[in-house]
Amino acid sequence: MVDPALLLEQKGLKVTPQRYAILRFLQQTEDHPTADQLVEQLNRNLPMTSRATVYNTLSTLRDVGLVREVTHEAGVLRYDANIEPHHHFICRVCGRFDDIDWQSFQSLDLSPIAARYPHIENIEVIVRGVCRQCQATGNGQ
Amino acid sequence: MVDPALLLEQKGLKVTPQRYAILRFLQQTEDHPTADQLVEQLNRNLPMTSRATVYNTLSTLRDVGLVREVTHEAGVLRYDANIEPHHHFICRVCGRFDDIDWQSFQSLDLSPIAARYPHIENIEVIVRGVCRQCQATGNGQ
DNA sequence: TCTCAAATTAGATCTATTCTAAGCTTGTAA
DNA sequence: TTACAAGCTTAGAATAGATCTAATTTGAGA
Repeated sequence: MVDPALLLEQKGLKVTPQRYAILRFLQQTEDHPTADQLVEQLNRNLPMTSRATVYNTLSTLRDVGLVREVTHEAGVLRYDANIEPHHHFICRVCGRFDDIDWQSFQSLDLSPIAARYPHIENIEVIVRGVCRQCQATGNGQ
Repeated sequence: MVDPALLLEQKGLKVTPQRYAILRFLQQTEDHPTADQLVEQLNRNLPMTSRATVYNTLSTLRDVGLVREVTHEAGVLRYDANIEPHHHFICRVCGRFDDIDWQSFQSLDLSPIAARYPHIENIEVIVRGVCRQCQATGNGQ
């Protein structure tokens, strides 16, 4: 886990308590929180970050490439500090949102679309289904 | 192209002019329009469909499986009457949104994640980049 | 310490979507 | 025909996530 302050400095951004806290939180969570969830989590113990700042900061971090927006659900943006290419699993029942390693789909062959799309920047596989937990508890139906 | 009226009947839905028009429009377009674009298009010549009905109808069609919601952009839902499994290309510059045939990524091998996710319902590859047109016109940078 | 651009803030605003409650259509049965 | 019910459509209000605005605060360099 890289020091958030270092990452911010490398991008030429001032290191503020709010930015530090937001980036660190995103680095540490396995989740893909929404802006609203971040506001709630960050202010749980020590309220010092306004809603506007969370939105501003997330846009800034996205613009410099320190976080990534994930847009696979209706109505909400989620944020991910894992900026390496990777894939996602989404549970239809509980909404759980997991990272899947890039290596898992290493076999993915782009040659069939290379002629039509010569300038590809990013590829992502989205797997939807029911997670083990939901299946075990029988919520998945 | 299957008759929209037939599809609606098969799902036990009343065939109304609004539903017919919405489903037919989605079948005929290559695009993935938003609800708002549908309102605008449908009422261009003969205004007879309210915004609420477009939203209601899209939800109904989605619930019975006649259309699919596409949620790969911040802030908007798009709709697709192509309900066969397929993939998507999204242009970073113009926002263009193309279908990619399922066959293009036939090689996709799920065995590496089968243990972790035994109940998979749907897979989709999202390819992002710059389309030929935007690259040609130099907008892509 | 002083200065000023940059960051933060509360609250207003915007926009896509959903809700509400009323009115309209259609089909069926008397 | 008429009456009724079920389902569909509707305008406009309400909601929720995100953005904007204008004022205040912060902090890094002179």
